[in-house]
Amino acid sequence: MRKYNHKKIEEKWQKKWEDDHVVKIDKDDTKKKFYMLDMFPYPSGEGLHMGHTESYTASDVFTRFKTMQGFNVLHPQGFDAFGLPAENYAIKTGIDPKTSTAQNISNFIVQMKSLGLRYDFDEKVVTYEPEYYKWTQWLFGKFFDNNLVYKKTSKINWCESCQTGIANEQVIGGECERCGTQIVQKEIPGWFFKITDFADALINDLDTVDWPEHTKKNQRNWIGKSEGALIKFSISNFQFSKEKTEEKQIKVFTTRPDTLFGATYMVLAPEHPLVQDLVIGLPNKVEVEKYILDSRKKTEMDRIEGKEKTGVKLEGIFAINPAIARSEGFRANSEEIPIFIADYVLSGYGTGAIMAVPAHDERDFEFATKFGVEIKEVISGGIIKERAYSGDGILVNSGQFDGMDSEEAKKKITEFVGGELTTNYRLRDWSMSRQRYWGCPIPIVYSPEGEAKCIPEEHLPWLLPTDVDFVPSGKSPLEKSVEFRERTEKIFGEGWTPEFDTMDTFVDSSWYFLRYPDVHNEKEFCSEKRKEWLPVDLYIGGAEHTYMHLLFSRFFVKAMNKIGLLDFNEPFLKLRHQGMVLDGEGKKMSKSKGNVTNPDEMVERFGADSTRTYMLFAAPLEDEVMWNEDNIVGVYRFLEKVFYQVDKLEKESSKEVQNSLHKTIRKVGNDIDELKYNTAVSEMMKFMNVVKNYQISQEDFEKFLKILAPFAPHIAEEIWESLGNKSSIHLEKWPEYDVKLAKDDTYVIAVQVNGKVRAEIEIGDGASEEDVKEMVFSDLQIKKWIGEHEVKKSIYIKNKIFNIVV
RNA sequence: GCCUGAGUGGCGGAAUUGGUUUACGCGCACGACUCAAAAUCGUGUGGAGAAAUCCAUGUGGGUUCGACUCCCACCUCAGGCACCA
Repeated sequence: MRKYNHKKIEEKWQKKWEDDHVVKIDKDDTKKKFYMLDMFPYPSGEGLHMGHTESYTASDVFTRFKTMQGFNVLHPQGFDAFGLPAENYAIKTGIDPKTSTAQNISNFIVQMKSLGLRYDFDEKVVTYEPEYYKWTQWLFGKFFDNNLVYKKTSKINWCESCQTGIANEQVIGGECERCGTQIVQKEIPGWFFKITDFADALINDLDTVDWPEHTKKNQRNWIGKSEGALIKFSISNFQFSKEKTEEKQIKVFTTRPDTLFGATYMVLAPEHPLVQDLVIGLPNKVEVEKYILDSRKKTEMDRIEGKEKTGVKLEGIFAINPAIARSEGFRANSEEIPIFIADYVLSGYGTGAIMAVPAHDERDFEFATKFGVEIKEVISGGIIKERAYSGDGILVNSGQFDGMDSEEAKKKITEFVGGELTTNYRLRDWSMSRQRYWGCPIPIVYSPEGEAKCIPEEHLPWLLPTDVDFVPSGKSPLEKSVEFRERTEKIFGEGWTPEFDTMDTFVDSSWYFLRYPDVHNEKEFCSEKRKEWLPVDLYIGGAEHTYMHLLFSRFFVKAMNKIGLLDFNEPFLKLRHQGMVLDGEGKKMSKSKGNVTNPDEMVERFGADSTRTYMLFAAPLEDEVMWNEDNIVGVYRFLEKVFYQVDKLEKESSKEVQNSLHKTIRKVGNDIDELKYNTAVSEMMKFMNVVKNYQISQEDFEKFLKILAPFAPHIAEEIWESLGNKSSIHLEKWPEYDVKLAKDDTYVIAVQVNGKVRAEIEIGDGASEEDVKEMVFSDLQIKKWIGEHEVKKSIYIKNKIFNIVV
């Protein structure tokens, strides 16, 4: 008897498939198309991790299944190859990011192949290759021409020493992760995509795609559409500023104009432009300025997490509550309310200023309690002493609006004070400039007068210069390139300078899926003919990309549609997430914890087939998987049983095996379609448990091998060959199941009395309700349970349950 | 603080979407094979109880002939975040 040597088998077939070009597809074939897409990985130095392994296996199984069903399946892979880690690595080691990244990519490819993932790497997309980023730049140009990109300054976390903006994630205890310098908030100029232009479409079109409901919900919340009003508050006693004596106003956005009479103070964000004016001559000027300075050191996350509300009052000046000012019957000067500066108000949302209604907003309530500001109830519903009432209700203490309901009052009060009803979005425009080296150069040059000009197509790709020094030295890396400056002057003339920022890597990944159908096209990002592959039919990837990548990609497609480059509105028709892969104790795998499992090691020990199959068996795709190495042996044993079954084939299959086989074919097909791989695998295990006890023919066994093949492609191929088949099992058609054979002759049904199971009886297929009833009522157990009671009612669910109510 | 999920045996999980809770796998126990061990194969395996039976899907209510599934309130855990006014 031959032994199941997974290593030998897998190496043999991986080589053979490649030599025979089994991985190649004809992109111009006229068969029905199916575009299956994975989120392409960032090629990190650590190699493929278990999360990749799970989602890529899931899509590989789906691809193989769809192919067997007769579809022409495009299932490409590529690399999101620009990014910070490579640059940080370069700073540390002096190794050029391109060299290290290319190295990582080849390692990833080896790993993917060893898992038996069927990708055609001649058709890959690599975002740092000029052949690719030429089109990233070209698209930027199109967006520029169509007014979808603009330049402005914005406040970001800034490291003075690295001369770069950094993400919250890279701020460790207020300091730069790289160099330990204190991070400050700084206004710097940068390029923005007008994603907010599409806010409504980004919400509405979610109704047209098959995505997990929670993902849609999250995106809607992220975009955060809210209806409200813009209301102006005047400032009184504003005599401190000598020159600017004209009337000052503070504009606020509120979703609750109905609570205007309850606004007992105002808050400005520390960055609010008016603050600079107001602070002049203030009695507590020093205190206020110190507060503003302190808040500049806080990252946005610090401001979110700050448990205790902080703030400072602008002594001696007041805002006028316009509603009270215009109403009769309020006590003198009650329209004057204090103004605070507090960092719980963000400059980026609304107008950067709020009217605070402590009686009806939790955060305002907390602040007012701490600073001793008046809390005035204007919506009945009752303030409970410890918290605000933030629901709608009937107005009180609101002059002539008393008795009105919130809904109506929102409009009426806004009108009354001359405000303006508007819609506000939480979503901000997409800041895409990065002061980094290892990214796609922004194809912009500046005239000697400082005017921005987009680089014409003939000069694309606008190459990333190579004569740079990565070590931070108070200058952004691209500024150090002599070639870059010379190139610019040579083409555009003396005094012209290039844009030194590169693009956010999310730009690269916002359109990569549009390139796969036509990766070698030098004339267009994708030909009209190849666009027939688009949009993506099924996209599998982590839920962590809900807000950025998935939203940005949707924006790109909508913008390109508007420009006329695409004729569809949504990039991904169907989306599913894979869960996180945790260690055996349910903890997140991380390098620092030292609990990272490497797929290579699993492949070495148990083989790709077992690793793949177990990965999918361990938990539903969308759930977290606890990677418990003790459990993989179950799958290994199962595959071994299949392997050794070859020696036990008979002329005919028994009835039991036939019945089980056809049920299994049906169930596995349905499960793959719904990406319920865990139950598909268990169904195949059940089948082998039946085979163990009954006889199976070669013909039936081969059918089983075909449904196993997408999961465990190597062992299936090996057995298939050993049975005398000459061509690959992966070119076979998916087997059909026979409805008659899949049907059961008898069913065991539960008999309940008052909903509790008291007996089981076996009935023949097709037994009528009358037959069943007769059997039930003649059952001794049941008779006992009914006893002297009167039978009030009985319920029969066909082939499942008979319930007697007494 | 806000948003989104998830709580079922010793463990990973299943449950035809309102119809027999614990499929499949791991582990464990016993048995067979073996000088022995490993591997393999059988049998058993939610808890309590001698049994009849009772109790079990995070907790407490509710709807229903019947609830892991639907509704309300709460608890715990995980993930995400840009305090969204």
